Amino acid sequence: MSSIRQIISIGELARRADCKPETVRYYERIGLLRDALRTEGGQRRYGEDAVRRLTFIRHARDFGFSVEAVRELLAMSDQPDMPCQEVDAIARHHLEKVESHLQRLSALRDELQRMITQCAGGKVENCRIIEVISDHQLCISENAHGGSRLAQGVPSVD
Amino acid sequence: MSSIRQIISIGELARRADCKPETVRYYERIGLLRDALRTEGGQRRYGEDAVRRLTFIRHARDFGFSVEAVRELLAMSDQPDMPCQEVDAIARHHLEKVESHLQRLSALRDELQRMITQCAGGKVENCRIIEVISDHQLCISENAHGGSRLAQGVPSVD
DNA sequence: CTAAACCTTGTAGCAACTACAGCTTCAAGT
DNA sequence: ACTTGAAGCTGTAGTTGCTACAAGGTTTAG
Repeated sequence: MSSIRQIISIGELARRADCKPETVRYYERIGLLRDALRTEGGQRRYGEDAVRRLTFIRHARDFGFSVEAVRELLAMSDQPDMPCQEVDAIARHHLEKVESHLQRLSALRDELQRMITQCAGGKVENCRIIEVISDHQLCISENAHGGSRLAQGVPSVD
Repeated sequence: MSSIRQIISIGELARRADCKPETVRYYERIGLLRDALRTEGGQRRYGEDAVRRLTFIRHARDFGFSVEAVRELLAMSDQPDMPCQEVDAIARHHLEKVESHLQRLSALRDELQRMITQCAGGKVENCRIIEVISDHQLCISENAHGGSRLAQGVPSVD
């Protein structure tokens, strides 16, 4: 817990947390990671604590937490004495979003599957996919989970 | 099908396709919508064809298709004689992405639910949420669906 | 005819990175 | 000890898909 040796380069750190050095520098710049110790030549050196912190950040980001949410989570975990109500609140809020995304995504999956089975190698003229997108019924299920503007909030899956 | 009267203003068009005038102008600029006819004073005027096209674009975007994918779909639907193999391919490719996102998101939902039930108002020190994020097992399921770099591709749910 | 509501262009901003360019430093081999 | 090549440095600009101004011009309803 206390024997932190700063021996890891930024590239090694990035590799261990499955991201890129640029991302590490970016996180430092925006204050998610503390300023690293430097070698005489000015290169960053990290310890295991940084690996843990960065891994936490990457996991939280992968989970879909925004950078600001991650910042809050980190601030909280930096003060282990505070009650975790807030952490709970963030998680609950997040769960709601995740569940509505899940609904929309699974509706989309069903449509795509329907598209693919129905588009049996004809011409575009008769292609159900274009049709399904044009007047898709998903709008109904979109409105079913709250009615407000969520059109922009869908995961991009290019 | 052929009686197109250019009577709709950009605001009206945007309202009908559930987006904003800025978005319409943006789509025009990047070439998803054709240049609109103008009034003497220089304002854009549209017909029902534009409503359909824009609605298609918005739906496709809501479905999670990238702008480039939408561009391809539009190009295809503009040539109804071509075989729809390509449309099919795009949809299949898309389906894969959607399914992996679904897996990740539902794993996340389970974790969040677990977090919330286990974080029963204690202190951050004992908070399972931080812990779960720190060394979550989702990494395993991440690797299960292909093993390649998908970490960046997760929906943001802030 | 006037005033509100709408439209115009152009530019800048947002998140969350990512990618350069042009240079310096480090580590490993000889 | 010296060289070489990979990796690191800073700073800036690009990415995607919009969104938000500012500073004016046009339309339309009363």
